Amino acid sequence: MELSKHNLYRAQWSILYYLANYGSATLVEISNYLGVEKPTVTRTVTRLEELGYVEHVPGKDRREKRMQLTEPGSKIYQDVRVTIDQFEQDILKGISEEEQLQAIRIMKEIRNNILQKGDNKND
Amino acid sequence: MELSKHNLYRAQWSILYYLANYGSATLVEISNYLGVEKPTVTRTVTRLEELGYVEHVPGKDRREKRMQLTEPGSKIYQDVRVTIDQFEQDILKGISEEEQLQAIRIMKEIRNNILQKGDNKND
DNA sequence: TAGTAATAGTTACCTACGCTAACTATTTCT
DNA sequence: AGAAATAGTTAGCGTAGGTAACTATTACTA
Repeated sequence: MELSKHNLYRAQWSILYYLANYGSATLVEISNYLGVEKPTVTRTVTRLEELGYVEHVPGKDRREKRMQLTEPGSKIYQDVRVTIDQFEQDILKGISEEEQLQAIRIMKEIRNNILQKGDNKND
Repeated sequence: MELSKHNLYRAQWSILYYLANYGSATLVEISNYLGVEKPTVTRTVTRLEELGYVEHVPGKDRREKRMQLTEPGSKIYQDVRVTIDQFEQDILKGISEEEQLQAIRIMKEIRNNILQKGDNKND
């Protein structure tokens, strides 16, 4: 899709997105945000490090690995952001602002329902 | 998610779904419907054959492989259908019929916009 | 009608990305 | 101080996407 233009994959993008919007995050934070197990995050973050898009920033708690975007990582994020914004504009053609807000509101309600269902810490 | 309760994976389900709603289909038809390459379809259909959920029905054109659900395949489809219907009811709790129709209409418009964008036979 | 095009599928191979189980290192709690 | 909890890693499994190169069959065309 749009991401492949930038040689980025979905899971990789979702982490760049999170870091761009939250500044920095530990692997566990990312894991919770994405709803994915820790080893999955470890692997993708490692890949992003190899690509030079994210870097480790040491903190007090030496167990955790707090990550942030690098300069190139921010650059890539901005580039993809533009591509995606353009894509969104295209696919929303002919849909009024009002309709968009309606749809977003409803989707948020559904999202809340889903989150409540999956609230069990385990399973 | 809901599919894992039935030991089914997303791509597998999408093919069962298509066959349940269209009766039978060739691999190329499935490939077009799902928007994935032929080898991907070959693999997943092979897996579904191993599981005994789909079977080959010979036709005139001996190049193509027309598939349909088996008895057990239909049974599984129905079972999953029930699980998913229940799930949908749950996550739509508190959203009026009117709102649902609105959202569906808007999503269909977006879908059409996306399909038009990707209309190029190649690329 | 013989020969070429196109079409349907397959095989082999690469990568991404979920998962679980079992582990180390560090911090927190008792 | 010692046990329990937390953060992350490693190894290994399976599904699922992709491309390149191939076979078999059908359709087109000169």
